[in-house]
Amino acid sequence: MKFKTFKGQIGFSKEDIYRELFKENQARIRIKKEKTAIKNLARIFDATLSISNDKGFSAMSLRDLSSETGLSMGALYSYISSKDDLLEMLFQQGRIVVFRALVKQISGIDSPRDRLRMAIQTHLYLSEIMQPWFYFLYMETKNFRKEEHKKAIESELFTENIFQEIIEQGISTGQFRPVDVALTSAIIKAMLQDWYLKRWKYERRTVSVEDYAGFLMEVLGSYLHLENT
Amino acid sequence: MKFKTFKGQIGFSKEDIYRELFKENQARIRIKKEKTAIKNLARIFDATLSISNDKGFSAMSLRDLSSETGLSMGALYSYISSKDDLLEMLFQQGRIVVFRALVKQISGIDSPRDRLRMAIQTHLYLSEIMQPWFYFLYMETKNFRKEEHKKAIESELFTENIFQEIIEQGISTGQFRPVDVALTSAIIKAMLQDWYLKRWKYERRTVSVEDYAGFLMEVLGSYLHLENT
DNA sequence: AAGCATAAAACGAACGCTCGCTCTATTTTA
DNA sequence: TAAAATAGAGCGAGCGTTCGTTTTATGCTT
Repeated sequence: MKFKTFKGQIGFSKEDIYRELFKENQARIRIKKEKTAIKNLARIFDATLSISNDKGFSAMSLRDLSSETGLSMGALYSYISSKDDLLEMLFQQGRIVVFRALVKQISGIDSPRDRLRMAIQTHLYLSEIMQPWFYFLYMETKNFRKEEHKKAIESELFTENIFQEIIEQGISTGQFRPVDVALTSAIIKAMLQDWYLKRWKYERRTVSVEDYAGFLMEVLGSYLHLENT
Repeated sequence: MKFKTFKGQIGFSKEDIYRELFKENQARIRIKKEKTAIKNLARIFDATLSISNDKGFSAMSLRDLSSETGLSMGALYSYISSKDDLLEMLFQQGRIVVFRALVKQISGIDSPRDRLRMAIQTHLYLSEIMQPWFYFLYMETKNFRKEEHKKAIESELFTENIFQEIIEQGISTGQFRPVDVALTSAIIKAMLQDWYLKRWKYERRTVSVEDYAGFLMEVLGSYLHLENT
């Protein structure tokens, strides 16, 4: 699958994300009109991601956020009820979006090799489109309330599980060598994460997301495949 | 090489690190007696790593640090001249230690395959011993002064370069397939970093650092090696 | 060995400032 | 013209940092 194709069939826009966020959290958002809410929520969340990914969420002050969004402190607090609340909404919405997109794409494919490719492409392409979200979720998890760490761990293990199942399937059908499933999934996850954590490096070297996906499949193919099939 | 062997020949202790740090920064440290300085610098830096790796350097207050170390605010400021200064010393010393250990180990080996194994083991073993330092350097780089980002990038590319050279050598002698050198080094780096970034995961699964090193060599071996040699 | 003088180290209250957050007045929208 | 949205001064808490003081260690004299 090409990146362009993926982009076309992703099925949600930035506006959709913020519309959903607005409707889900109408209790704590004091703004009534959807159109106004979406417009400014987008400004607030985009600015939060931008500032936080530059210097960290806890180093971002709400005055930073106010000047970046062009909203006053008072206005800001009509959209969020606290700074912690902003963090919570980011995590919640981020995880929902990622989860939904991942599950949707890899269902309905049979061949382990094709499923593996599709899972890798989906992860990479989604992280390409939503790089600030992915980066934020990765780097700021520790700032979140300790009780919520479980969710972060679950989420890490969930995506790893997708790969575990695919590899197990491949091994049981004889298409893959009998490798260490847990370790293999772990390094796949690590390589996928490198794409959004070290964007600057790949950008500088003009490696496209398709190049990177192809390269990962090469590496994994040579490791997983039986010598002569 | 076994992890135990590496540990034995590493050639410096925790005390050595703090002694060097003391001597290098005697200008900004107001403490005179080496013994006292080393003892408390160790307390301060260990506590900083511990608190920061839990909730982030910028979320750590000096009062946190004071109560964790058992030193008063005033005493703290006899050892550091500012919070930024503490960050700077951590980065400086961290990079020196890592750099020195890496360069030392991989010199004097000829075979590309052995050099690759040695480089991987050295990285992993060192990050196993100094996990809090590695984790800190990775996660807190963005909090550092922007001018210092160059150093962080250099340091990332430096370790990648070690692998690039090894792989290029292997290709030119015909022992490795002609793969994409830059991308291959990049994913090696990513897999090495996963070891100290996701310690909890590997601990939980009781994967030892030797297991992990062996696994990486397996994966890379199958990718780099000519089909029939 | 004890007493004493001085240097070294530790203490912690206090300072100025910025933080997250609130509240009332004002402007914009429909 | 009433409701919705924004503005921004102001609040107390907590931040990094300083500094006058107290405690501890060291070396010298008797």
